[in-house]
Amino acid sequence: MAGPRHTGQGARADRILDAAKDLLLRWGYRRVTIDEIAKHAGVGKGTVYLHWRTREQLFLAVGAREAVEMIEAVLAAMRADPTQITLHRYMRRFFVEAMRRPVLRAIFTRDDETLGKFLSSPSRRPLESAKLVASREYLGVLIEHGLLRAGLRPEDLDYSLPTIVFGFFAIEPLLPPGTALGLEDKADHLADTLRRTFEPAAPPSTADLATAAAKVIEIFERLAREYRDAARGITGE
Amino acid sequence: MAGPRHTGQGARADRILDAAKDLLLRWGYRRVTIDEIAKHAGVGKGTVYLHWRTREQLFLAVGAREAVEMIEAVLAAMRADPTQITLHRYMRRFFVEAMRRPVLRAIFTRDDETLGKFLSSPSRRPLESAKLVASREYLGVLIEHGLLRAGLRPEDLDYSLPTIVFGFFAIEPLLPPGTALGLEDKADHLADTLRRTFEPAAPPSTADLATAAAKVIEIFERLAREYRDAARGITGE
DNA sequence: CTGATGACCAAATTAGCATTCTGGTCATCA
DNA sequence: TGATGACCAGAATGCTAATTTGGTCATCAG
Repeated sequence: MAGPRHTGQGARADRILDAAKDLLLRWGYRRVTIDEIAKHAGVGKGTVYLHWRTREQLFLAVGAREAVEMIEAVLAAMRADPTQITLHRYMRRFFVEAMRRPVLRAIFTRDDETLGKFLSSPSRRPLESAKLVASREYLGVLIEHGLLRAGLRPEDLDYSLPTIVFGFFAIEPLLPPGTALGLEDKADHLADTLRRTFEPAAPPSTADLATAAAKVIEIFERLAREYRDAARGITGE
Repeated sequence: MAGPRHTGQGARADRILDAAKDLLLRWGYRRVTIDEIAKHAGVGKGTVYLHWRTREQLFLAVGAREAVEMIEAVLAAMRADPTQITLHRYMRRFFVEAMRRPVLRAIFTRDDETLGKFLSSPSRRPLESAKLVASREYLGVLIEHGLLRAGLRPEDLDYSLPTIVFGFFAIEPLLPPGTALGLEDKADHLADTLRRTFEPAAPPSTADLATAAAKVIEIFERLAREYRDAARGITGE
């Protein structure tokens, strides 16, 4: 349904989000004021508060909107090629897509310079990486179809999986500047680690992949909808 | 040689380090003054500067001394049981021993509250985690004796290995308070990840282990000496 | 003579206060 | 009826004076 919004309430919300995102990346969370956002979006300050209850909620929406973009990219890949649903391929793409989007990269790499105290704000909970990294349902489907090592339960991944993935994001700001390793190389290393640590030695059967893919895609579509709602803010109804 | 020092220059240096460590953990890097350290160590302020050139060097020595303790613990384990030299067992113990020592834990978990800007000080280079996590020589010995997957070269681990290990340390402050997982459990997960990612499926032969152990132990003994020197500060000779 | 000391100094940090700025509200208006 | 910007309280900032602290070195005890 929704699609890109060119007119009406939604379009205005998008313009505000565009302005907020632009200023966020140029000036950093701390320096961006609601006044400035309103000015850049061509609306009055009060109008911003017709869409989001607080400044924090607004920036939350900025992140959520970029998260939706990322999930859509992941979904597109999964629809085109069911092998993309395996854990290591999913997280590989997750890593690449997140790192390519400046707001998400700032969030995942914990870029204190541009995000400041937004990083530790409590209402960020819903955007929490855990949710994206390891939806229990997704992992359940993988297990059900033999796409994870025998004996693994979703809970078993609660600690290891996010910790490993977190490491690959969080190391970024600490990497020496002249690193030859490109984004795709890093993603390969992450994928390799996850495959060897959590997946079975034998490659999955095509049949297993096909049925699992349908379920996985549905799960991520639901996740995309949740994030879309989070980005929308206060709606008129 | 050296051993515990009960009298003389060394003993005084130790007393100063004890005081510095104690205050560091109680008050945090920022609040600890040289005056206070001297007072607690029962010496004059000038005396502190007979042992270390700057305040930073002194705290560096505090860290180095704890690093020596840790390496000694690792070495003791390796001497008692050669299987402890394998990558996953080494890093498992490394993780546990580092996390149990408050100063090292603060360094590795990047505890900004107690370490403040000490974390990003440039002269911390020698204590850099990379040095400890992945001595090239150590990895070379592992490869030479078939203790790592075929085809791996030391450089191949330059990115992945520190990144994975870093993740397990750096995630600590972000873990929800009521986590049931104990230190040993976390260490198990780390070890499992490293074993599956970097080590061969077949367990190593006892002969390989024995000869490799001798070399590995020598490498870590040298590392221990380096850190001991770093902890010593200015010596009279 | 030797090695330890603490008074001393410049530079950095903090405290206190006046001023400005900004998130959020709401009476007013198109 | 939906949008706006003047308005307000509290937070952030700038500024200056006063204090603290890393590091030195003339002095002194043994």
